[in-house]
Amino acid sequence: MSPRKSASQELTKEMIIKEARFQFLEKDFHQVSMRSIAKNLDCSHGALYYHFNNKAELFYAIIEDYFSTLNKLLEEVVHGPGENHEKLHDVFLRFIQFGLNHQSQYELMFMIRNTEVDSLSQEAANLSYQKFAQTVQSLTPKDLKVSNIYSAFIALHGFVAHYRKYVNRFEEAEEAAKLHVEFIIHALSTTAQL
Amino acid sequence: MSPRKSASQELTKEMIIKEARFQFLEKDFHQVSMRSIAKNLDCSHGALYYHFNNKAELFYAIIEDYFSTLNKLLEEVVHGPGENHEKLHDVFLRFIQFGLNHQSQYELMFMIRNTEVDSLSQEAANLSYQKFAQTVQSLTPKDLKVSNIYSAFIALHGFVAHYRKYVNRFEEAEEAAKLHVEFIIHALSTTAQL
DNA sequence: TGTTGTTTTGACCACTGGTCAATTAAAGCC
DNA sequence: GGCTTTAATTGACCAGTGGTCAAAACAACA
Repeated sequence: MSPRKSASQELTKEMIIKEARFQFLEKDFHQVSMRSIAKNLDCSHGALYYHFNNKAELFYAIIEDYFSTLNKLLEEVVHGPGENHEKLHDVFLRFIQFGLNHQSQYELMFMIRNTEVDSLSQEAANLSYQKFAQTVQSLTPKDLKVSNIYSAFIALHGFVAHYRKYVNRFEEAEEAAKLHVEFIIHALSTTAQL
Repeated sequence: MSPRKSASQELTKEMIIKEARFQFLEKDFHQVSMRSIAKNLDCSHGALYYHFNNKAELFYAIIEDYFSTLNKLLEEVVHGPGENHEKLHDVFLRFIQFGLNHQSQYELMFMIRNTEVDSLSQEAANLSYQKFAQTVQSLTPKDLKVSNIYSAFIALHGFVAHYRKYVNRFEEAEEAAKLHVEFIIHALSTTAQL
């Protein structure tokens, strides 16, 4: 009966992303549907497919931002005040904090497998890891083995992947997080130099 | 037209589990549908709901076995030959091996969140972790901090959760796994006693 | 005014988990 | 044997999903 909105209420990529991001705060990838997004934007779900080829593409657009948010977070710590040892502690803790306070985003960034989301997302994740690795090395006096930095990353990832089942916000797991970070840093700081 | 099968081809819980487990080898929880299971069993998908209240219940029935499989695996190592230090190494490696060679099972056992699968599964996971913790302590000369054992577990979990994105079988990640296990054991063996 | 291009609609597809009245086989009983 | 009860199965149905696409309606420009 009434295809096409009047100019004043035309759909934009930004509007869609905004709404998707909003719903994404409370639900995860599988729970946020194209239809629910369309509903809140007062348009048909078909219209979304004019702006994005598929759901994964839409959500990747969101995720991109989050990678740079994470990267900025790490950089902030590095260039901030304090001793290197404490900064390292902080970097680890903030990574966990990010993961637990942006669970559905973290899921898409680091947990969803190849096929489900773009391979672009994979690349972004790799870049993000490299950033992490550089950061860790730059905050450590010794030359760390690459494999040990990787292990540290994986151990952090494990914390997020595990606690997201039980906890909704970082604060609820803060004590455990500190202990875990302590554990990782201890491991790093006592491993043999390259 | 023809409700109820003749006795020879009546459905049993076991048949359903068998088929589900079979499909579960190649696909994950979200990809294996009640209908695809029913199709291969030559019955309607409605019939499955006579034997299981819902999909989660069916898959929990599968997962139960896998928890005991994992537990047995760990026990085997403990009661097997060799030095404690090597056994510990082996336990860690086997945990990873289990995770990467039974990915969809592992997902259900340790990664899917509260609401999606039964809370029964949560309990089973906790029990499994306790078993793990006991095992680790029994293979270690020192009194380990509880939090450190937990960190070790989380670090292992992180490895599985991470590599499952890139790898289909343990063998493809074996070298990396060994390095990671080395890292964890180093951390454990140099932490302060309680 | 007409024509061209862009955006939106809504019907449609094939799928999902789940429900349930109706039907039929088997089992128990006389 | 028949007669009744009970257990299992069907298939239509529901509400939902991601995705497609011809048709319609608006915008912009000639």
